Amino acid sequence: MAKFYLTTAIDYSNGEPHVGHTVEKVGADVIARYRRACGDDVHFVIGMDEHGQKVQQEAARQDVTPRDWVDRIAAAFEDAWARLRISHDDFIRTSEPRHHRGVTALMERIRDRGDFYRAKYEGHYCTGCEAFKKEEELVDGRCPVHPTREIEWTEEENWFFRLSAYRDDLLAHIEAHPEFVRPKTRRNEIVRLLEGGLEDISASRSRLDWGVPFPGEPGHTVYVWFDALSNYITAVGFPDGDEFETRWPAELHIIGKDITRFHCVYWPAMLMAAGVALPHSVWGHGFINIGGAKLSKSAGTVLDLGELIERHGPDTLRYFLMREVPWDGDRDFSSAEDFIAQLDRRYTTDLANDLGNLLNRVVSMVAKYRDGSVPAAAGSDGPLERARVTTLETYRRHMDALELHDGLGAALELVRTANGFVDESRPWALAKDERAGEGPQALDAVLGQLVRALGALAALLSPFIPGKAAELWQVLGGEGEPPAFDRLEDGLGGLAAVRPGPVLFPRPETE
RNA sequence: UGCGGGGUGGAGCAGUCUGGUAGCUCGUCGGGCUCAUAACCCGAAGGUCGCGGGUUCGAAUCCCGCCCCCGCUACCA
Repeated sequence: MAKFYLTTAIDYSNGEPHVGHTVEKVGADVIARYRRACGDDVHFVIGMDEHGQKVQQEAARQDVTPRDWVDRIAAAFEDAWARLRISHDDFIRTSEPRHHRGVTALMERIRDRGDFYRAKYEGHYCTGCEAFKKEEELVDGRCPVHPTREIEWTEEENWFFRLSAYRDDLLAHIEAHPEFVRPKTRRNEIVRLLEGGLEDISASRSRLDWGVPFPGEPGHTVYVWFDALSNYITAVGFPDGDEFETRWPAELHIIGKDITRFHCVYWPAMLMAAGVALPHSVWGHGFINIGGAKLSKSAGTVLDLGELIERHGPDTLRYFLMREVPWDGDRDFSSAEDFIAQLDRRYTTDLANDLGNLLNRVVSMVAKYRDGSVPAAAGSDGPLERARVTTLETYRRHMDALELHDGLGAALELVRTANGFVDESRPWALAKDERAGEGPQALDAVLGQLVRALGALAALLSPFIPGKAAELWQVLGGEGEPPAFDRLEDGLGGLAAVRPGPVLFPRPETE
């Protein structure tokens, strides 16, 4: 059984979860569920990034302690993930003792190997951004983002990390392991960045106390990226847990494309500096845009996550995000209203009209013409059977390559093929022929193929819409969850009598 | 400024690497079917493939130039 340690970026605790956060978690969950169906030993970790000044400030604004604030936000995220059926095995929070312990150990290890040094950092500091600004970034001597605030000339002595020393090793690593940064366009960006040369980065902060204390340097905390990125190893017990030995290195980090730099440059350099193995691969996914821009506050209020989940159920939102947003790129919706219109459209056309109706018509026919069950292997050499086998291959090829939207597309194509097959083979006419004295083989073959195609669809769709896929499987006469891929044929052969029930995806008008 | 991505029928996209009748989903219109959630199936209309030049028998696809949109350009995460 191949191990598969999978992570997502940990979400920053400066606000409530919104639909932008969900693409990444749902996509990662699809991968986790798919790998489990392939028989892998999956360990799936998500979590929260809870340190940093923004968190401290937001807590102060709400007149609560940082601890109370992050607890509240973490609960909101965990609730959202539960409602979306995210199947993570662990939820790491950077304010946890296990994380502090691991970060401390990592920093000590890098320090002992000699890649930290003290240096003075000085420049124009914007208290709004909590960041140093370059001279040329300022407008009229002020930060363009926070023009009402004074810019302060500030100097502080910090610990720095010798990132620049790792440029050649990083380039060599990416060269030797092209799958380290995916998709390809992200890799090109990182290679260009590396070719342009690296500057050293801060490893500590002296003006912030909501964080992990920097070892041996009272008053300093660990710079947030060293803190945040470490979650991937502290979640599996770094430095000394047994789990660390068996789980690490991770197979796959799923992240937003905006933070590939941190995951494909800083993170591997940190690990190299500490003498820890590098993760196998990083995947930078794209984003939902509204009107050509990132999700804004106003769009966020229209696209309330809770309402989106409720609208047609969690599986439908999962389906929509995976179908509509390419896993390797962006998807632009012209407005928040358009987003909802497209969600409704996908629900009605793909799930209700195509898949739900297919199931309904097949189950009705099996019940009506065959009293609920068809002979196990009927029609095993038919055209739909061949389409089913081809679909499974196409699906797995795409899923293995993390082309999730294409994997899903392959499944939906089988739905359309099956609907066409019904019309072409005219089972209602075959039933009439039987009443006129023909043998049962022809109709058995048609219905058998349809039942098995739907059973296969339950398995293929299970990573995307786990709840509805299980219902689908059970309506077809299966028990429990759809089978894993290596047991799919047996599972399909063992389908007993159909169990007609309420429609799987009711059309909104008839709800 | 530099780097990267994009500009294809009403909408959203694929095709560009490996030139050769422009494809898919949705929408619109027409037809078919009756097993089904007024669902399903078939067909049709609709495109100067951002603009200009070039290479070629032939370019959305290759080369040169230009225009527009988006992201990144390094310590917010």
